[in-house]
This record gives sequence, structure tokens and C-alpha cells, in this order.
Amino acid sequence: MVTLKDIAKKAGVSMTTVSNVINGNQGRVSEETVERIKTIIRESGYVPNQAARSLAQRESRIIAVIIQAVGKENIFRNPYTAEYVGALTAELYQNGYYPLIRYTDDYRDVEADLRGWNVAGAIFSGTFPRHLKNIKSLTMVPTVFTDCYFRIPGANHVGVDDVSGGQMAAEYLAGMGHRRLAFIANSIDESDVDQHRLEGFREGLKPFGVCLTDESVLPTPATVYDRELLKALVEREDRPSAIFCTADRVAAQLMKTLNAMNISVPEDISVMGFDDLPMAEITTPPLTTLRQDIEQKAQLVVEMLIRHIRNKELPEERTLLGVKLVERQSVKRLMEE
Amino acid sequence: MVTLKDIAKKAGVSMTTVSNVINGNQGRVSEETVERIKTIIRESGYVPNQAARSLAQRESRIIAVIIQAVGKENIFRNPYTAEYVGALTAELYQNGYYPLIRYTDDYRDVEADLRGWNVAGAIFSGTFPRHLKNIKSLTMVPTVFTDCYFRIPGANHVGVDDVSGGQMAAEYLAGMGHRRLAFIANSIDESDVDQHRLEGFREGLKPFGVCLTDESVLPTPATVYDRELLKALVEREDRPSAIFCTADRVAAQLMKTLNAMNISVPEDISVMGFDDLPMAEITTPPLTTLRQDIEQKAQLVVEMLIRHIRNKELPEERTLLGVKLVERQSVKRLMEE
DNA sequence: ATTTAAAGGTTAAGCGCTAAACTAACAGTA
DNA sequence: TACTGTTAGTTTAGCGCTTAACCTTTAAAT
Repeated sequence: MVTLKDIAKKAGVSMTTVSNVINGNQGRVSEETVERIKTIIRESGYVPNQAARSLAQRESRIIAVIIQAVGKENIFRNPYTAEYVGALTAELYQNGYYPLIRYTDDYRDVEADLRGWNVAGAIFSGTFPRHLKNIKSLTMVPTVFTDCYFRIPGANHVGVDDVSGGQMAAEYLAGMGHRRLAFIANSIDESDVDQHRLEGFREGLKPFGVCLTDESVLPTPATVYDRELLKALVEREDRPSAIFCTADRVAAQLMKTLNAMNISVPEDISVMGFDDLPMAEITTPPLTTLRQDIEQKAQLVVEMLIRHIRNKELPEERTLLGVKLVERQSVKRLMEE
Repeated sequence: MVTLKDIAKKAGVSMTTVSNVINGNQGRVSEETVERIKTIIRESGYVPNQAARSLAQRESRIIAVIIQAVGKENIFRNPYTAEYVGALTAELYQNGYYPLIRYTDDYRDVEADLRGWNVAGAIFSGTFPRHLKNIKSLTMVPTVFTDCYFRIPGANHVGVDDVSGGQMAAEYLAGMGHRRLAFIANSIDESDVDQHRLEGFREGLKPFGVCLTDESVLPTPATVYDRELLKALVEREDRPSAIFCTADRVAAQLMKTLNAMNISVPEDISVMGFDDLPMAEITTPPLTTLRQDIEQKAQLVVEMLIRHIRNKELPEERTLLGVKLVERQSVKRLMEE
């Protein structure tokens, strides 16, 4: 195994000089020496030892990616999480960082990981507000929270504009003539993202004089998996003509169950989703949904994080990305009555 | 930041003793001392520094998870990869290891990562045989290859029984009366998994006196995305009555495109997939497919890897897992003519 | 009474790298 | 001439942990 020491010996210089070449410390080494050392490194197949580097610098090239787990479900069975983490991974590698992917339900061991690995920074995804107190101590390194709204002093934030997303859904559905609406959340008691989407949805309905009743706001997707529960929703007196789900996955499952109950989408009931994942195109009918640009979000998150790693004095930042309506065939235009 | 030295001082013992307690070196420390030190560790919130540990041991607690990338596509947009890596991640954490998730198209920088991080082992997924020569040097640590068939001396292997999977598909479709069949691969020129599925498919058709023509074996999913190409397949003289795809994702896309062309599944054409991912349930019609147990596979892979990390002298192992037919509604029974 | 072994430690070297502090040679300048 | 600054390095002291080798004390075996 070839080390920095070996390179230094072969080049007839000190280890510091080699280190400076590797880390691109300009002005400390002559052009000529740089070239000579680089050649030797290349020819000998030298690879710096990350552990030694982390130890000496008190900071590794690792970024913790911390994902809110929900129960025992495989984290990447949620296609949004999968796609987002895939994009983050690519973005991190492109910037010379390594992702440490960590999922957690209770944030108990997360601090130990962050400290143990001397991570350079952390990205949180979808963290539930109720864990806030366990998380505060986790922001000892530059941090970007995503897909959550609570504020931690010094922590940065990237999200999508969920309020206006909800509003767009409301305006679109109401604009198509729908007046009896329902809202199915992913996990509204836990996720403040869902709460913002609902807020926007209600806001958007107001100009149309439409109010959501309490029974029309379902806090979890349990209903879409259970025919009895779903029956209760769609066979009521004031049954909804359109249902807005805060995730494509929930919308897809809803359409599946409705279909199994011989309720046609969009003929009998219209359905809208959120995210515009690839699955939205293969459902029957293709799903009308609100698109968020996951690649763009990942890029923004990584850029922001690296900026804050390089300059620890930077004031905290908050950014919301827009969403776009993608019209497919799961919403029907109602005739004026 | 509290270090092992601090703990030693507080406990009035040497660093070695604390280290022995942490690493569970039995017989070197008295029960009493163990308890005392453990208490101090707990109360002080001490977390061992992984970099220092890796450096001293010349081996980290990191396992490289190396995924075959296909073009520039987000690796986790492939739901199989997502689910598999999610399961591996969970399994690794449960065993005290950390996954380093790496995707690559050309395996160029992979060796540098393995060496740089002193990984304890590596798991490869879906590696294309043409990269074999670049990969040989990567097996300097205990390694498990998954979803590929080529042999590298000393490397372990876990996969699903693709030949019998293909055979089961053939027997099922033929048993349902289908005689004109087509096969759509994920990437048959690259993946030896696809080749085995095709081999099994052909083998399974033999007893029925059915042969696949060259035009009925499509090497990539390009056809399922392109209406013109698909038209050429399904409007031929000997057009297939059933199509077997080597991935659910391809099958789902195929059904979508057929649907858009007003060709009904399974009335006009039957479709089968492979994997049984969650998406197989939400397609219309629900997809008949071959189930592989991804959680079980991940568990087996991690167990095998850890066994080989603990005992480097172990002879190489190879295991194939079975698949199971999951009958849904995408295959129609043909009347005998 | 002497030897041996086990139990329960300690000491010290070193893993591979970085970074602060230092040095030597030289050029420009007041 | 003496001073200052720049360039291109070197020296040295760690970072936090593990591990091989060594050292006592006590108890059992001869």
C-alpha cells in the first residue's frame, strides 16, 4: 500500500509539499514540482487515506443524509425518497463529497453517527416536527433541512412552495367545476409539509365559496388501502367529486382501490396527486399532479450546504421552489348544473 | 469533544483498558471495571472517532455498495435498485456497518474509493460482464456480487434463479395457451441476468414445441417507449399473444403504451413482468409477475459478507434464491383452437 | 517452598495525514 | 548596505485510536 510518505521519498520532497499538491494549496509549490509530484502520484496509483485525512483535519468528506423513517417500511419503497436521495447522491459525488445515508424513526443514534464520522455537513429530509428537540443538538455542523418547515436557528432550509401547491390544486379542481372535495394526507399529524398543502388547498377554495368539512380531510392514507373506509368516504350524502392526495403514491393507490370497487376515475371521481414521479404516467388514467423538480432541489441543497461548509459565518438561508401543474387525465371537467 | 483519553483519565485507567471495554475484548478487564467504564462513557456522551479507529485498524466499518449505473439516469428511478439498496442499508446498519453508496458506469474511480476509505467489504449490484477486467482489482476486500453471473476467483455471489424464473414464465404462458411469444429484456447485451432469463424462457417453451424467433427477442426496452417500434412488433403477421418482460418497470411501461394504442391488456395481448415490486399492484390490469424476495436477498448478502469479513480464509460461496409466480390479471387464458 | 499460569492491567509505538511555525534563498527597494 | 517581502520549501507536533509487548499480583499446582 503506497502512502504519502512513499510519494514524498520518491519525489525527494517533504510530506507537506506532497500534501500541498494534493490539496491544491497554490503558491506554496512551484509549477515544476507540482507536475513532477502529480506524475509520481499517477504512476504509483496512490490514493489518499480518508481516515487519516479526516483525523488530521477534524472533518471528513462525508455528508450525512438523514431520512425520516415511517415505521419499518423500506425507506426507498417511497418513490419520492428514492428519487430524491438518488439525486442528492449524484450531486454530492460530483462535488467530491460522500453521502452517509441514514434513516431513523427516533433520531436517537443520529448524533453519535454525526460525531463519530466527523461529517462535514448534514441534509435532513422530511423530519417530523415532534422530533425537533432531539434534533437541535444535531446542527453542530452545517445543515440543510428539506421538506419540513420548523425553524432551528442557524439551520438552512430548502423546500417546495407547498402552500401555493395546495392552492393550485384547489384552483384547478374548482376551476374544473368541482365543489365537493376531499383531501388525503400522507401523514398530516406528523408532517408540517402536509399541513401547508392543506392550508393552501383551503385558501385556494375560499374564492369559490367552498369549505372542506372535517370528514373530508383524511390525516393518513389508511383510507386508500381499505375498501370499507373508502366506501364510507365515497358513498356519503355529500360524497366528493374530486380528491386531492398529497403524494402520487397515495393517489395511485386510491385509483387502484376505487377501480377495484368499480368506481371509475375520472368519470365518477377525479383524483389529483403531488410530486409528478414516473409512476404518475403509468397509472390508469394517467395522473394529473403537481410537479416538483427533484433534481433541481437536490442541486440547490448541495450547493447551499457546500457554501455553508466553506464559509461557516454565512447567515442562514431559506428557499422555496415552485411547483407546476401537470395536467393528465385523472380529473374530469364537470358541467355547470 | 470528549475522547477516549478523557474517559481513561476519568476512570483512572489506561486508554488500552477503555479500548478493550469498547471493543468487547473479553477476559482482559474485570467485570467491575467494565461496568464503571461503561457508566462513564454513557454519562459523558462519548462517541468513538471512526476515522481514528479506521486508521489504527487499517479497516473501517464501511461497506461499499456499488451499483451499475445505466447512462445518466437517477439510479433510484429504477424501483428495483431503490428497494434493494434500501434493504441493504437497513441490514448493514443492523449489523453495525455503514453503507457507502456508489454508482458507476465505468468503474474507473471505484478502486480509489475502496482503497481511500479502507472499506471492510463491498457489495456489487447488477455489474455488467464487460466491466469484468476493471473489477478484478476491486476484490481486494471481501466481496459479494449480486445480480450477475460471471465468476471472479475468491468473490462470493448471491442471485435469484433467473433460469428457472424464465422457465416458470414460459410454462405459465404456454400453459395458458399462448404460442406466439415475445421477450423484452432490460439490457440483454449487457446483463447476463437477462441472458439467463431468456435461456430459461426458451428452455421452458421447448416442451410445448414453441420457438422464439429472433424478431421476438428485443434486447432493450426501447420498444416499449416508442409507439412506432411497438406497432412493428404487435402488428406483424405472427404477432405475439403474450410478452414477457424481464422487469416490472418495463412491463408497466409496455402496458401503458399498448393502452395508448388502444390495444387492451390482457384481451389483445398478455403481459408478464419480473420482480413483483409494489408498482405491479397499481397497474391496470394488475401485473402477473415473478416475485423475488428482496429483503431476504439483502439479508443473505449482508450475512454472507460479514461472515467473510470475520473469517478471511472462508472459501467462496454462491447462492441462488428461488422466485415465485404471482398471478394477477395481465395474462389471459386462450381457448384451445 | 517454589514454580506456573491466569487475571487484570500498563506502556509505548504507530496508523497516514495536516498545519502551524519555521527557514533559506533571492529580488527589490529606501 | 540593510531591510522587507516573496517564493518554495522543511520541521515538528499532533489528530484519536489500536495493539503488541511487557508488568504485577494472586491463586493453584507441584
